[in-house]
Amino acid sequence: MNVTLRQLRAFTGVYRTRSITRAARALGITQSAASLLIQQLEAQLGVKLFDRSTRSVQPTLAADEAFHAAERMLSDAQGLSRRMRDLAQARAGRVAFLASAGAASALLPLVLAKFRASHPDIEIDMRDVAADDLVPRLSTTDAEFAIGSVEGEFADMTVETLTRGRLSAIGRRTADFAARRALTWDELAQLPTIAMRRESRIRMQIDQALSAQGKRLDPTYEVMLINTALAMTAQGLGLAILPATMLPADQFPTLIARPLVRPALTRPVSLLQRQGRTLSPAAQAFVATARAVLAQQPGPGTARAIAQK
Amino acid sequence: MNVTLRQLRAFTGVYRTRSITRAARALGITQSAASLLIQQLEAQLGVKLFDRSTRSVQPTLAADEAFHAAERMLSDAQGLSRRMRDLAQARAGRVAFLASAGAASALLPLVLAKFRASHPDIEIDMRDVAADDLVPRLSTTDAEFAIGSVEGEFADMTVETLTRGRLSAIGRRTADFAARRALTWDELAQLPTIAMRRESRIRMQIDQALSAQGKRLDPTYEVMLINTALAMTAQGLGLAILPATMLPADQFPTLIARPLVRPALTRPVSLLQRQGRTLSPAAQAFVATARAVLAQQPGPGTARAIAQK
DNA sequence: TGACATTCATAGGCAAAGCTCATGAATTAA
DNA sequence: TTAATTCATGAGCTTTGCCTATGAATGTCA
Repeated sequence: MNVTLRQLRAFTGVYRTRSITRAARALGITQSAASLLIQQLEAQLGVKLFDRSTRSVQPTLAADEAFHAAERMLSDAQGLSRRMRDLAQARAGRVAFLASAGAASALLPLVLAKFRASHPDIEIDMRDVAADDLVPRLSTTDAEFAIGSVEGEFADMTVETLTRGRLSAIGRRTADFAARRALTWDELAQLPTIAMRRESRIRMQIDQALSAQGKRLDPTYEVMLINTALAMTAQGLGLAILPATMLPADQFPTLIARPLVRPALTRPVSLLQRQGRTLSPAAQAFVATARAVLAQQPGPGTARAIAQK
Repeated sequence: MNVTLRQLRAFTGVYRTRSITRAARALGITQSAASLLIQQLEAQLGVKLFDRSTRSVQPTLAADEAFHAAERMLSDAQGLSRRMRDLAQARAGRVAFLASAGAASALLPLVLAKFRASHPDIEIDMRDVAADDLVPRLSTTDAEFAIGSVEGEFADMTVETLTRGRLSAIGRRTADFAARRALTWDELAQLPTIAMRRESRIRMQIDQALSAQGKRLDPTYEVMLINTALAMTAQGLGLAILPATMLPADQFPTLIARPLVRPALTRPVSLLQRQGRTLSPAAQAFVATARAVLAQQPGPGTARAIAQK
């Protein structure tokens, strides 16, 4: 057998109190049990630790030395337990995850704020990544999950759609525009529009869906960054064609989104996880927050209702 | 229950090998036992430590953190065991003891040299103390034992006489002096002599013993330090009246000792220990060496034989 | 000094922990 | 599909660990 922490606990107790009986009481065991633990430890280490008579328990020099090592181990043990407990309760730790630029811009700030409030001591490491890179990066880096507009199946990955953003026309809150419940793609043709460039995922989805219906989008402007499109819209240069989820309300209070219909298109905001890898408690807490926050976003169901009206 | 070192050993093994089976083999237990240990630890800490399928065992982030703490504790445990083993075998450690000036001067250097040779890594802390202080100091300081000319009984102390030094006349190795086997106290009266001062223990013993026989010592010189007496003798100023054990042969090669008889007096060289206090292994080794070395000193038995001749 | 109280050690007995063996389930390799 | 590997689980046995009771030693107080 080998030295046990039990023995060390008894040892430090006896060392401090200079009494087997008192140490036993403190440990919640009987005096005889404590006596045995000390004897075991002595046998184990091959050293006499206490000169004991029925009347006194005197630590030897060896005990003086052993005491420090023992205390350190015990405090390490306690520290380990506490630290793990904190991790388990998501009171400490770190969340590292990937976010595609789109998801990160409008939706995640909300989630981050809420999570920060409830878990102030968790370190957050959010890494912006191009949507195409989400899956490959997730398998190779230490990120625990990814959030972004991804659909489909991937090997060793689970994909869960948290919410869907309706492709919308985003414009200034004019009386005219605000009165509309929805716009059709056809109506857009007569209006100045700002869309993402053809290389982008969003644009490709749009072009594909429209061309299937013999239609096409002919934007007035084409930009690379979502923020650019929104800024231009705020300046009155036209309507931005984007998923409604990508409009940060607080950042652009003058803008509103109206769903585009015929056809109604949606882009998912999905959660990607590696299969067979449990999330850290901190990550689980974060994901829970994300689900809760995103569930409150207006879903595509409303969009369909409007489209049929 | 609580975390055990057993669990931590299994944990670090699995963490390193990323396999329960391999770790179990390394620990000399079965795979199922190792599996259980990991489960226990997880339950204990409230954290999942490995994502395990039948095919792979992946440490979680919590495991990464726990690993370092666990390793530290285990290496502490090993260090403690090793250190204690070294102490037990007197391969490491410290001997702190008291020595009266007399004992320290001639006898102990021999012991020290021999002990050093056989136990090179033991730290030696020898403290010179006046003979009268040996007992009180031994009860209050951390010295483990004392060596000196002490006789009698003391509370809580054991006294063991290691050897006895005959009170002798020490003089230069002249043909005349070397021819003598012994001298009587009466013969001294006609010779120049150097004795310790009346306040000293040695001198008090002499004066008492002689006056009991109606004799007295009338030294030419009286000094305080043994070394002074010997140095004066080496200069030919007279015969030093001292226990033979106090003549360091290597330091004064020209001097020899001849026992004084009628009456033959001896002074003990004793080992004092606190009762009920085991000596550290290092101290035990030192005491053993001291016994061995001092047993080889010419004892008082020879002196008696000569006196009767 | 003698009765008492306190403290440590030890023995017996029992409950629980810990291990092994056997088996099952999952997954990869051939 | 079969075989092989690996982890999990259950049954059963051994060992450990603890408690109770008791004994021995020692200090305390009358």
